Amino acid sequence: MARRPETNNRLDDAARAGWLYYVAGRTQDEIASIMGISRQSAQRLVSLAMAERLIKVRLDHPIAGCLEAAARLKEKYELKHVDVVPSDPGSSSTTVGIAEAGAVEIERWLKSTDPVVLAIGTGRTLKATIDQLPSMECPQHRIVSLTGNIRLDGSAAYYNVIFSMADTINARHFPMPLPVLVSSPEEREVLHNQSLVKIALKLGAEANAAFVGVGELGPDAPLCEDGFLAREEMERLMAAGAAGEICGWMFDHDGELLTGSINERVASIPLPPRDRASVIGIAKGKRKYEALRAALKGRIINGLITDETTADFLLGA
Amino acid sequence: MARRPETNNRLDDAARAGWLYYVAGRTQDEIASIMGISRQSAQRLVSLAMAERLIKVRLDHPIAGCLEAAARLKEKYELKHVDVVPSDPGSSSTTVGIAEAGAVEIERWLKSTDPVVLAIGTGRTLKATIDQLPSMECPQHRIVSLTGNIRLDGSAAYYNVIFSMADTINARHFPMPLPVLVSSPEEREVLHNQSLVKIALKLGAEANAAFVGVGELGPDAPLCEDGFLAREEMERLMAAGAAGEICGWMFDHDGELLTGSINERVASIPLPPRDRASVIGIAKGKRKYEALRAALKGRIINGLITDETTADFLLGA
DNA sequence: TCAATAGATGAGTAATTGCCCATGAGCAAA
DNA sequence: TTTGCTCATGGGCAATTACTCATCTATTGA
Repeated sequence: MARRPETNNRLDDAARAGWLYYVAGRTQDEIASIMGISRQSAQRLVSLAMAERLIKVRLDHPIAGCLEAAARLKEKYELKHVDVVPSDPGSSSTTVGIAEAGAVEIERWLKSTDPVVLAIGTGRTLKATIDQLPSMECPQHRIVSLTGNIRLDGSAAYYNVIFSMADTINARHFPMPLPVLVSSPEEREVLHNQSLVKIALKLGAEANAAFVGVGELGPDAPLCEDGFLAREEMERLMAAGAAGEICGWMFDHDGELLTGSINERVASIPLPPRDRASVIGIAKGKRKYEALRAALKGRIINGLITDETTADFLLGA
Repeated sequence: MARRPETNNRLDDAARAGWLYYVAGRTQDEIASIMGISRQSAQRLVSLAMAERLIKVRLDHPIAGCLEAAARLKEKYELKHVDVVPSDPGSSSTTVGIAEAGAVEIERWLKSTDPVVLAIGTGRTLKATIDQLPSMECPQHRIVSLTGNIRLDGSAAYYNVIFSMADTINARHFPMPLPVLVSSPEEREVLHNQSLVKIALKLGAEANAAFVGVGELGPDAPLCEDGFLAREEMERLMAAGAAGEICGWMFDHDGELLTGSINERVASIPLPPRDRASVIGIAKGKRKYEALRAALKGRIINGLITDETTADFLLGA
């Protein structure tokens, strides 16, 4: 075409090739013959057009914002897995959307033909999430509950997450026949030495992925509502800088586990090692903003399923 | 999510896959494992995203040849706005390229925070153009159809341009509930006195910009194909020197509106005054060469979006 | 003039993508 | 329940694209 070997000529050609490729939908072979160059050169021009951002691509769909937020969260907090679902500004539900998305992610793990170990937390969000699971046959997998399902008075309580899940997917399941909190580190030591508990502990350490809710703290926190923690103890914790809890493990605003006595009385299974396993937090909503931010900051979780509004907060924070 | 086999769920997935492919640059294999589907399904979703126009691609680089042609056209025909896109020599499409460019220009107007009135013609090219518009919220703007969307038998017909556009950009819209051609000047007089029509007429006169296709004449012209004009009438027109039409207004090879009876039966809204408003023609291709040249010569349009080949013809002419 | 250097080129090859087809699930009508 | 239909699925394979590498070319500075 133009025989002017100017520097921007190459960019012009790149633009032309990029246009033919992305807008007109020609193959690089066709572009090569149209522009009188080799196929390889056409390929280079097309990729140059991309590299130089001459070609702008955008997604015209409501979930575009979610995907972008997810990508930015992933980078900012170095996460293994992020899912951001659209927010429903009118709804006050703390589970709509993320429960479905969480179920999709759990299902993805369950579809594996290789045996996997999934660790499951508890709470309203997790309950709603596993309610979204389809019936499956997963005899090759094992699921283990990270937290106890026993009240202080000995009755089974809390959300019956692990059993519901086992029913639905028909997998071997390992509950934790302990309370969330016990009275002393020594008691925990004793309880954790029970053989059944030791199996669960071992499984927890081996888990390929864990799905956990994120608990906010405060006088209205679920932990108090459900009678696991006295309100005055909660107040002491908050005065000590507690920002949230995951499976009972309390952490401060930097996501560091609190060193006071409380965490030494948590009987839950430790979260699987973050360098090897995915520990995915499922949570959304204003009340959980601070807890989520702290958990992400301290790398307590390395995966996140949340909604767009919460994602915006976490990105701004 | 996965539990509800809704129709738009598939589009959501397509959007997600398309985003991962075109924006995030993942391979379809990666998308497949991210979304927990097979590679083939990922591929289908990606191409669905394209087919459903969820993915908008645009070229953001002034190609020297096109730029130069645009500048010369602007000078030669004293135009307010000219856009020349690269030609695809092999393609027989009459819309590829100019539709995207037209959408960019329309979007530019729509981005204004001050309220604007846009007048819109009809036809295949316009339809393709507004299909390229992204979703927007433009409650401050108004769009008015320059031509009727009613067939002689009373059914709504032709390309449903104004309504599609209103859907996409969410602006107040004013259709023209009339045929393109009516039986007599008197009937037009009566119809134009209907209050709804008068509102549209007033808006048309106030429009800040109009986007119109350029119709060629001949036995295969769209006007005949779509049943608005009998073939024998078309032949009479051509014998009388007609060279093209815009929104139904017939003009000769010098771009002068024909004075015979035909234009007195056109029920379309008159084009906005060229001294104040932009009237931008969107057209390309050999079949439109003559009509375009005439329209430019007679200053029926004062803006042009076309391709390089057509631009070359118009410059040589 | 010549060596050094940067960048472009085409061949060859690996990776990725597009498409056809057989299959089976889901569903409505018979 | 059976039949017929639609549509999503994944395997397989051909087409297309991306990348590597050795070579070539133009430019620059000594």
